[in-house]
Amino acid sequence: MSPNSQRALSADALDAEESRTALGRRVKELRESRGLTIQALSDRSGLAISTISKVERGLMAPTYDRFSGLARGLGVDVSELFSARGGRFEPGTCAVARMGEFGYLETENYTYEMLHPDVRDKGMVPMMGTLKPLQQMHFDRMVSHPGEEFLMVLSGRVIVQLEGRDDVTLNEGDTMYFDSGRGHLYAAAGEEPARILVVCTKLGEGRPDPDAET
Amino acid sequence: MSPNSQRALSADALDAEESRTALGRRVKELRESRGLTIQALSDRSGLAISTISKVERGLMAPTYDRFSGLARGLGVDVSELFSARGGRFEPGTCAVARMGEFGYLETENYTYEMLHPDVRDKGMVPMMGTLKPLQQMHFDRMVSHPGEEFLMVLSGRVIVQLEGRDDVTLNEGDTMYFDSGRGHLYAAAGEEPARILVVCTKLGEGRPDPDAET
DNA sequence: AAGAAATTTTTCCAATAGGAAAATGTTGGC
DNA sequence: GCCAACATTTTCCTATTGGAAAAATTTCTT
Repeated sequence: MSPNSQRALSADALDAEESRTALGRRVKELRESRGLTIQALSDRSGLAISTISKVERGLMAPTYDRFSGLARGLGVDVSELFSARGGRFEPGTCAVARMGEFGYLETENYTYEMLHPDVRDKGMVPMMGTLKPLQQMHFDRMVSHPGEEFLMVLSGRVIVQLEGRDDVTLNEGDTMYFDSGRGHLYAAAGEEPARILVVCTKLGEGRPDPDAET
Repeated sequence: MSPNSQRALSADALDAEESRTALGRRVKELRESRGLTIQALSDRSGLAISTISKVERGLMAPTYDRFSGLARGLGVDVSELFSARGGRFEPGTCAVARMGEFGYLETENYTYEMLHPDVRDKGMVPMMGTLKPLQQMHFDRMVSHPGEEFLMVLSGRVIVQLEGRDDVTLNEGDTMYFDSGRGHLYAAAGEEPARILVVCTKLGEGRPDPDAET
């Protein structure tokens, strides 16, 4: 096709390259911090010397199996290696601000009231929200996040869309419990807005990013 | 030691293959639990359809960059993909409870309606209950169980006794979040009965036992 | 039952991972 | 400076990854 497609690097390609070099920096940093030579790390991890050299300079993306060996050789968990950026699922959907007794979690279509923002590191995250009719909302794609979710309709009627399933309509007092890793979204059924209570399991299940310094 | 190590497949090689197939199982399970087709996952993750197919069947070990895309497409953290952490309620579960369809949990003073008794091994346990006035109840001791508890008053007024604290009175719509390891009791405040929603964290919270599979 | 539509597997091939060994740097001692 | 010992990078090659598209399979319609 287009011969000059060499330099027209796609965004994907750029991302991939950037993430490779980031990985390389991390590996090198970890290795040196442990006072290991590439040789020594080679012995520990089972990877060839040349392979490690290439990985560190971002010239190569290790495969799944090598990757775990590398982590073992460095004495860290795989998530440490993957990691600078933790388990964010939808960048931008998660802004929390204090306001009165509630914090607010704003997403494109919902405004949730965080029920106990002052309690840090809860095992469950309870929220309350008001839903607009489906017609007034616009979704690009469904929301999903690791964990489980409980939903109760406090007033009105709610339509729930679950990826790969038929829509479910819930009436006042009805509840639902599901795997929140599956894409989902809520809206009011009919013309009237609806009010719901949602309880999620804690988001950062595996604790990859301990940013709490206090 | 022996120079002719031609057919002596190393333990490493076997491990690699086994870990690949294990990875494949995990990916497939997660994908199906989310109601995604390979096609859909392909769109989300940016991997080719054929690649995903091969990974799921253990024919291929994805590289670092593909791997992270795959995790993002599935909506899980990379560490989730690396090792099957046991337990979990059935991935992809979705359960709806209509008003009036409950199981019952009878205790001396309460009658709770268990909201999703059919979903086993949940991370949260939601219940609904009706409380009688304090005078009509008789307690030997407070209830306590490891974990956390969320309470919401659906109607009426509720008095909460927490071990080592002053009583708290909650009005309709109020909520409370506390360590359920501390002894606690609920009752209706005043003459009228009250209706509440309670969500507890899973009882056996302690150790999510690691790879219990083998 | 047959055909259509959707989903998964195969096939084929270009691009890349990854190892062995040679080449290149780097740091010492004399 | 020259020479060793060690550390890292390059080279060269084979095995594997990963994508596009065709083939096979399953699922849905009529």
